[in-house]
Amino acid sequence: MMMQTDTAIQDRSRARQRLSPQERERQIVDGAIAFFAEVGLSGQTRELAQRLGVTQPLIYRYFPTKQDLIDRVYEEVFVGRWRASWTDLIADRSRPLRERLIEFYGIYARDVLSYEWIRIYMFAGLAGEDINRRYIALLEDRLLRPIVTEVRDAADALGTDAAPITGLEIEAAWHIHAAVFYYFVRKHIYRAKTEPDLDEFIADAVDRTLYGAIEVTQRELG
Amino acid sequence: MMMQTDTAIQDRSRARQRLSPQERERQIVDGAIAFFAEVGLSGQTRELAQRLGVTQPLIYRYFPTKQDLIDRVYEEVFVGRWRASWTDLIADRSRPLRERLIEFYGIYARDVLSYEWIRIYMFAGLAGEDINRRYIALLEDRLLRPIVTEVRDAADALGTDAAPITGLEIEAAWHIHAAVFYYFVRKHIYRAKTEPDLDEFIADAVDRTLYGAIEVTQRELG
DNA sequence: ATTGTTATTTATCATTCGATAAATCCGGAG
DNA sequence: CTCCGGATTTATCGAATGATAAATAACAAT
Repeated sequence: MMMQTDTAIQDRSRARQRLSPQERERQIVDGAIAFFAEVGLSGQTRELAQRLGVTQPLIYRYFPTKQDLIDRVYEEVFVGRWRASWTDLIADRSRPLRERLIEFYGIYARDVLSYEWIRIYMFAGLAGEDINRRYIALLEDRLLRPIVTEVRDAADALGTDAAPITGLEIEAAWHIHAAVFYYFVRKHIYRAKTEPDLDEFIADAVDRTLYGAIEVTQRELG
Repeated sequence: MMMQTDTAIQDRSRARQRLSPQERERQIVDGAIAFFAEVGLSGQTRELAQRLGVTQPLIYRYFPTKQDLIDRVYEEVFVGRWRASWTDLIADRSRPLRERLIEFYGIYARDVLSYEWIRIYMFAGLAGEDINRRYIALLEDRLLRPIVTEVRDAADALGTDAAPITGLEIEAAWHIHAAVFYYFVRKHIYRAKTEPDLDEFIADAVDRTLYGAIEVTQRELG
């Protein structure tokens, strides 16, 4: 089977290229995001280096350990992606709730639910990282509860002050979210065929899942 | 850091135990399912052996390679879990569709969406296995299309012969499925808090997601 | 052109990990 | 109780992998 040594694998056609530390670090982080998203966080530093066109020890000049690199990837991918304006968008009663949700999920799908994000997110969850629980807490606070509040309003039901939000109402907001999220799980994790028109899918998904949320709320709290 | 050799790690308090090949194989497979579900398919054979209370080479007497063991795990976990009767249950028009779906997902959640199943399923998906795509094809054929057919009927809409099932209708059936599936993703993969009463959750989830499916179908094909 | 800084590579170490061969010893047959 | 098949362990190999130290060379300053 004759393996070459890892140094021999390096692409010598492109000569040693000396970048500024900032540029090289940026390149390593970006490469690591793409690499780990594809093969998982157990991907090997040698293979990452090969894809970057540099040698493996160079990575260790910029990140003391592999875990430090992974932590940096987490930070780049997950931290600061949520926009505070999204919560305002959900709460903007000058427009129909349906319209707000469709716009929000259109943005969210493109800005957050990327190939890299959803795969690294799932890898992290399976690895037992607490990133996912923290992200869920953030979503519940800034997205799901606001949605429940708006659903109450749309259903002409009691306000969330008069009747506290129930667990099932939060779950109902998760249903809307799950419809969109699961679409990307099928697309980016299972690599299965999905409805090609994203905007049409989102509009339809919001339509169908929002209906039941409002209907059941009306029935129980109207 | 002084590592002991792996042989020294073995638990000697329990003497060498000689089982019949059938028993031992069963034990290894069951242990591998639990082990790989927890740590992923890249989990090490030495650690698996340690959990089983046997030595690592013993595993290789029963499975020539680690991949053979993984394939066996896939087979045990995924093959034959689907019951043909479930498709009949969905199509049984002597009962309200809502009731059928609630019963189905109650069974499906307990029989299929276990800790082991959903984690190994996700690990396999991320690893690029085609198991997931095959399973999705099975679901679409035996669950989603039957559900769409029943939703059409419940909405007094055109039959699936008169008007072929659209991509968005399949997606709508996915919404119902996603609501339940995502609940278990949050529970078993993110290890997040979820609604404690499973039956109540399922009934509510079916209620809310089915509403929109019927409503939109009625509007478009009624 | 020469030199100094330091980004990058070469060479290598210590473990880890899948896998194999040989030794050991449990438990049933006689 | 003795013996034998084979289940199980001991010992070990070779490649892979994270990490480190020393050598090299690209580029800027002079």
